Amino acid sequence: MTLEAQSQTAGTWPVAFRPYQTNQHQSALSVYRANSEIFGQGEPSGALYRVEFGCVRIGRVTADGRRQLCGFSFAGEVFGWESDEEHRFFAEAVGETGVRVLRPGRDAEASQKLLSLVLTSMRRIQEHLLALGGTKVDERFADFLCEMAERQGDDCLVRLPMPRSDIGDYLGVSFETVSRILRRLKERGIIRIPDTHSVQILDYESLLEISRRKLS
Amino acid sequence: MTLEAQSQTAGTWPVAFRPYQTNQHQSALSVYRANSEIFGQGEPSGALYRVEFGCVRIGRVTADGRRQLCGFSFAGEVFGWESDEEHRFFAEAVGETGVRVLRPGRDAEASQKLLSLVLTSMRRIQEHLLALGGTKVDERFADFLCEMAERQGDDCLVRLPMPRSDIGDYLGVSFETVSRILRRLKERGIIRIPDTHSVQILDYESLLEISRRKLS
DNA sequence: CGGAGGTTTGAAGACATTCAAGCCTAGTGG
DNA sequence: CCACTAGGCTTGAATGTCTTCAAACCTCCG
Repeated sequence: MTLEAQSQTAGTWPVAFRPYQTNQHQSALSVYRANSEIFGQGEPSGALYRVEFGCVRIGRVTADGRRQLCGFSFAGEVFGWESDEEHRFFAEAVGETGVRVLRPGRDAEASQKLLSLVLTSMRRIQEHLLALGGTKVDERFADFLCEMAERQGDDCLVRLPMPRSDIGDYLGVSFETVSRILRRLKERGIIRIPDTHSVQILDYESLLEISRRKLS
Repeated sequence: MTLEAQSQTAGTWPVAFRPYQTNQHQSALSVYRANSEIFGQGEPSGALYRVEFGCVRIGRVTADGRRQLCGFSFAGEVFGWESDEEHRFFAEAVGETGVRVLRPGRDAEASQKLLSLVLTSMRRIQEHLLALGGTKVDERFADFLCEMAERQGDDCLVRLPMPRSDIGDYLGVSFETVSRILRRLKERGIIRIPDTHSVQILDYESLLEISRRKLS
């Protein structure tokens, strides 16, 4: 599928996967095929990236070979922050994904914008951390699903473009357990699973209840 | 104990708990007694805080009353970031703790500094997230201990001013389990426990090995 | 049609939580 | 100065949950 073809079919995509409209200082669009690396652990950092369409997973591989994902980025979102000279995480395309390199200015206004972007990013990580702190795995998954619903702007149908193993590595849970959680939620009548990569939320309230998203 | 007395005894404190030397734009020093609230969930945000001495725990209480700590701040460290108008987390003094309010400027230089501070903070949260993603609780604790050793600048003796329940809530683990982990590590000859709030690291390498801190 | 990769499901075992009891220590009041 | 108390810490036993290993399924693609 060429880049042109992508653009033409854009209108039929769910919100979160639609090519992102930009207005200025465009650098070239890079299209990565499924499961290809955007940057790797240990590579020099510096640039920021914005997802134009598709989905990116960000994570780390530990010394013993296990993987921990610390986030997904969808169309319109920015990733690649590092406080270090080297990337401490890898970034890979989940499915076919378009990415643009950003070159932020160094003036006060640009710094402000950057700061705001980082804070948003940090907020997401903090919420993820909260979820991982929960003892029950259903909590973690419920939280994940709510987050995805929010980000995709649709309380009913959520698209999960990533494989179960990605969700597992994101939630710190085996992929078999992800599968079992889905079954449990389905049997409780909280979700429906039209196909492997879609979840229909039937009872958003219960989902919120299961997650730890509510404050005291 | 008055503020003056604090300063006089400063020299005998471990590095991380020593009053922090500052140079400019001092606002008044607030001293909080043990377990008192610095700010609460839902309160209006805006200010930044720097710890002068002592230790602050930052976390959230969920709707069902459970608690998740997402970080500790020690002398010299800054906390209170929010992407929102309201504090989404609470901050409490662990022991007696001195805190100063910061009023960052809005110029480019200040923004740069701020950005760098936020990135440091984010990095810490990311590492914490990595730790929570691990399945084994010994991993989580080993990671915590390594982090504390790094931040206190001492590979041998680590001070843990917070109670076991704080460590548990930080690691997403029951406080009884924290106690058991400590025993296991002691029995394996990796640590010694001179007193309840100190841990002596006998085998830092093993600790690193147990944690997920090493990259692939 | 056949194969490969991802997904679901089952059974056994490992691990953490929970509940309950005892311990230790610092702080209090006699 | 010492006994006493309260809170935090440790330890044990039972229960429940998640992981691991294994096998079967399903679906997309060659």
